[in-house]
Amino acid sequence: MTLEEQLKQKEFKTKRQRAYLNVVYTASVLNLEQTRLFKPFGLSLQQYNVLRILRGQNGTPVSIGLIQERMLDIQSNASRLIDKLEDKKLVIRKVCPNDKRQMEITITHEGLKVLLELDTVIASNESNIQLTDGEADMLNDLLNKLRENQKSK
Amino acid sequence: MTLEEQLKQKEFKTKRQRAYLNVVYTASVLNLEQTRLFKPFGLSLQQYNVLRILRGQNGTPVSIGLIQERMLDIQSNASRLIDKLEDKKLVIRKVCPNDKRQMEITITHEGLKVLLELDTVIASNESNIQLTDGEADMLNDLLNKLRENQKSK
DNA sequence: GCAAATTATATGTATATACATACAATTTGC
DNA sequence: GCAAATTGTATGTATATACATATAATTTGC
Repeated sequence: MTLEEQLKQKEFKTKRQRAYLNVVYTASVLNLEQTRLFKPFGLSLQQYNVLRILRGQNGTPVSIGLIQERMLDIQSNASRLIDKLEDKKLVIRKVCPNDKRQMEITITHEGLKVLLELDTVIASNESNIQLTDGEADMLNDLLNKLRENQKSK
Repeated sequence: MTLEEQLKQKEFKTKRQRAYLNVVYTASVLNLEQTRLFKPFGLSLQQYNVLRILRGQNGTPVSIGLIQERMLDIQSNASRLIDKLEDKKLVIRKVCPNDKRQMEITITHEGLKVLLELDTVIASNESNIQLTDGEADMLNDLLNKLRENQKSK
């Protein structure tokens, strides 16, 4: 479905506006899709992202701040996400002995197990993307350019 | 800032994965930017979108369902958005006499006034986008292609 | 013409973001 | 070495999404 069909709109004021709205719309489609993918595993998209970041550390504990920094979503609230993951026993939260303000978060064996299950599901979903390598590169470059000179944080 | 810098990640498994994440990330940047733009006017991004849809009807009342259909965000909750706009006296909600299940939503004079103020702000923001018409078209096509064969709604 | 199905909207719950603020622990500037 | 500033995390509030369910009004099938 094209953007015009979805929005039931005949035309846009500018081509840039159409591209802009298409980015936002496409992201919401992709997000919804991923959310549904994760649902059977009892994980939200953001909870999954946190687990991925933790796995990437290979056992080294990670602070809340570092998780926050690496989240795709700007200004998400890592503290509360960790709460949920802790409830599910997928991560462990310990006060850092060197700096009692900091928390040391590590992924549990159980957390790694869930991630492993999800890897396959995600990979098969991503293989549905119809872009060639060249197209993917081009899309990537255009998005980087779109963000240029935008004054957001 | 490139996606790699933002995510502090050296490489992605596939170019498609990088493009995919870049769409999601870019959209969150754009959304945040717009949200901040609207904040001084006491409107959220979604509330603004609803007002835009209503203005597009040139005074013809619109049902909740039609608003829902036209929202960029799939499965958003138009009913509650209208609540907020009604509280602010920017829209009027009346029961449709022909079909008492339906609501007839119209934008108020005050609502139109707020939109008018916002038009300038939005236009100036969109003029910061660094894409040429050709690039915008290409981006649009690539996004449409990315969504193809995705099984979401 | 009435029961059953459908439609339009509303509402409850869980999750998440954005922002402001709070608060304790640590670092700094003198 | 102590007050002031900064840092790391938590929490409160408003907004929004996603989903399930509820309810009233309308349409349909017989």
